[in-house]
Amino acid sequence: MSKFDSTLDLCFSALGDPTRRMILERLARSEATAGELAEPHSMALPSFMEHLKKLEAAGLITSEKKGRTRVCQLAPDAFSPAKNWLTEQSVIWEERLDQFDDYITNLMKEKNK
Amino acid sequence: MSKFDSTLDLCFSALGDPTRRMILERLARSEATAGELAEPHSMALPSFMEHLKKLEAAGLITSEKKGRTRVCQLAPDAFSPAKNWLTEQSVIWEERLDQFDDYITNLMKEKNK
DNA sequence: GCAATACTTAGGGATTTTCCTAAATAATTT
DNA sequence: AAATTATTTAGGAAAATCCCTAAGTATTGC
Repeated sequence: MSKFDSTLDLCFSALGDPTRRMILERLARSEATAGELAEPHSMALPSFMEHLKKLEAAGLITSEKKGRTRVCQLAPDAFSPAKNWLTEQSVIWEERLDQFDDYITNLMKEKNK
Repeated sequence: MSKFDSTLDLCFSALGDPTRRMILERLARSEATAGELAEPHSMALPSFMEHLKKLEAAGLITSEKKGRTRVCQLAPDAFSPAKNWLTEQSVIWEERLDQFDDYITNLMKEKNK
């Protein structure tokens, strides 16, 4: 992805990978070091660390170096941007109340024929 | 992505692109043809149609050929899988009640030092 | 100090993604 | 029937993604 991605781009893209969702599911339970997080994934460490980087770039996790370990946590309100966007769209969709807008739209289309 | 992606993989990945989110935002308001949807995007039609394909593969929209047009709609419950996953994680996170789990985890780690 | 541990950096390869142009097809409209 | 409209198919280039190995660097335990 390009250098000019919005939070939502980064956030949703990060969530689109199963390895990264597993990491988040793990971190929802408690903080953990990079090594602990990597364990269940049969993947070379450098590859795995890239996933952590993407999660952090998306604002989904934070991490801090403690001694030789890197401790990761779920970011506070990590999921808010994504949830808010989804909720907004759902609300707009539901406000259409039985496709009333479509009814009007179609009516007007018929008129212009 | 591979041929064996889960709904969540496809769904979140589809949402990770601004063009595709714009399409969904448009469709939350009313159904539209491929051409109508493409208009605001300065992009060759074949490129644009690929975005529609991804949204449909992710179960976010449905489409139907009507005459020479392809009419697209938001899929019913399009956002449920994504919203559900996000909500589940938020719940688990919030259940930790002021980092109580972390407190225990850290206590045990200290013990094992 | 020396070895072990926990990453981190560097570089590279296969696949996927995101865009393009050109040409084909299918359904109106004239 | 011929032209126009609305895609659709085919093929391809550039960049991003996701994985790897090999070789650092920094911290900790002996």
